[in-house]
Amino acid sequence: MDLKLYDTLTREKRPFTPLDPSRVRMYVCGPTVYDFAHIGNARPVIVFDVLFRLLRHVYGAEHVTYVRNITDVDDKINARAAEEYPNLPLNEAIRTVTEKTEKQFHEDVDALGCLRPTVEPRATEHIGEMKVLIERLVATGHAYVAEDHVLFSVPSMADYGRLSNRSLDEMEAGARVEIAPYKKDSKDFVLWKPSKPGEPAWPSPSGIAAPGRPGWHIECSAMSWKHLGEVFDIHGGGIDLVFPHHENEIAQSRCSFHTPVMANYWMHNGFLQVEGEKMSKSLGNFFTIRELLADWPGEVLRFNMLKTHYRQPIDWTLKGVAESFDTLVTLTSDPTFISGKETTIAPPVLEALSDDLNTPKAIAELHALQNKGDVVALSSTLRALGFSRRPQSPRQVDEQKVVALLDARNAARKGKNFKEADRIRDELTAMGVLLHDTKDGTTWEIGR
RNA sequence: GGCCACGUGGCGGAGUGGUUACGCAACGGUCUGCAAAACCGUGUACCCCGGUUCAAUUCCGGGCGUGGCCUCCA
Repeated sequence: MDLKLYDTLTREKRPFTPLDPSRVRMYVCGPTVYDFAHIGNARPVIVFDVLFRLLRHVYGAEHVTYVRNITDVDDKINARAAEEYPNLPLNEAIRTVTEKTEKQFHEDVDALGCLRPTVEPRATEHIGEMKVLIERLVATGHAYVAEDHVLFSVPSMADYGRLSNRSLDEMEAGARVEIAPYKKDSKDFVLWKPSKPGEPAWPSPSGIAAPGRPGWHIECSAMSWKHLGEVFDIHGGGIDLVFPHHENEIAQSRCSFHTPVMANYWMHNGFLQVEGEKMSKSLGNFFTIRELLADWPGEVLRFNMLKTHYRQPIDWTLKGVAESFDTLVTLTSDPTFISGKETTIAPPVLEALSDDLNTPKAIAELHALQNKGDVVALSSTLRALGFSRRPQSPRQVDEQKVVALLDARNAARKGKNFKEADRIRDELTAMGVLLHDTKDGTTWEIGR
């Protein structure tokens, strides 16, 4: 079985060969913890969870290290903390916000059937590593100090821009943002900046007296280095991170370690739209994972996400989610799914996933297993892919009332009063309850 | 303006230089008091215009459309 992955850097799909098969290493950019994660945030979490599971299957669970960071130092966090907890000292307010949000994030992605990564490092716990990298970059002329900032010198790196396919000239022409006066070059970016009073602050590197805090990109270079090494196998994230975030990570890491690459495979998931439009709060089509979980089981949201190949744009629609619900109910209808325990990926599904994570094809293969009647392989594969429960609507109904109505209906049926029986069924339907009359009696379930 | 994706049947979505993917929905049937579920059956689509070819949805060129990045947004 050959695993093939598409690499954004080389723009080709090619066989995956880990640097060290006994320790396959993957880094994925995680959340900035200041608010509930939205459904767009869920996409990379789910996509790379599938990849994590696939790698564990192929190389053995103990041979895969998956690092997903938690960004807990950021302007948006500061703003949120000051807004929500105006009476607390800022640093305390920040900690409250980040801890609360991290907990919410974990609850949400757990519900989506995602395994926890091997390591979830926090930015604030890696300030030391960041400073080491910054000092190195300054020492080798790849960075410089200016007005208490440390800036990365983009022209110092000859092949900057390869990931996003931009030449240095192009970026010069396209520069239309106001340029900070202390930058030597418009493309230079911040590695370290001074903190305003009250903001999180650490002793600065490179002889800067004023306390400061890290820029956005350096944390990922520091944390991937600490937990995975100077060069590792896979680096993932949303396609919007290609520029500038990943481009700058590459610059920082490669210039620190003098390596030809930072990661051997760069993987990026496509963007998500909602009902054909860009998701935005002003359009009213902005959904958090938490909101969707109130209406839908997590596994349905997960399935819906995987119906589309990860590099394709996905149009998230209510109709699509409803369809996913029905499809997943059918796939999980066999009793072996409920009772079984095995988790292994059936060969045809494995083959589909091995082709750059072709999840739509994999789902087609699940249907093929079902049509063949191979329910054991089907159930075991579903579990291996993170589908552990049969979907059930999270909506609640008054069970006593349902039973009472059910009894009334059956009494009516017995007396051949079918008009009344149908009326009661309509009433139950309106409550969201579906009936199944069988020769052994009537069963019911909550519809979607 | 620059760079980059994508455009397949009612919908979702694989794939392929020539042979019905698959799923959902729909329709017909069996079953049922009627339904639901289940089972059986029914659907030949690939944005437009050129080119290459015996043959293109699949390759090449152009156009149109949608979206993304170029603004610390997954």
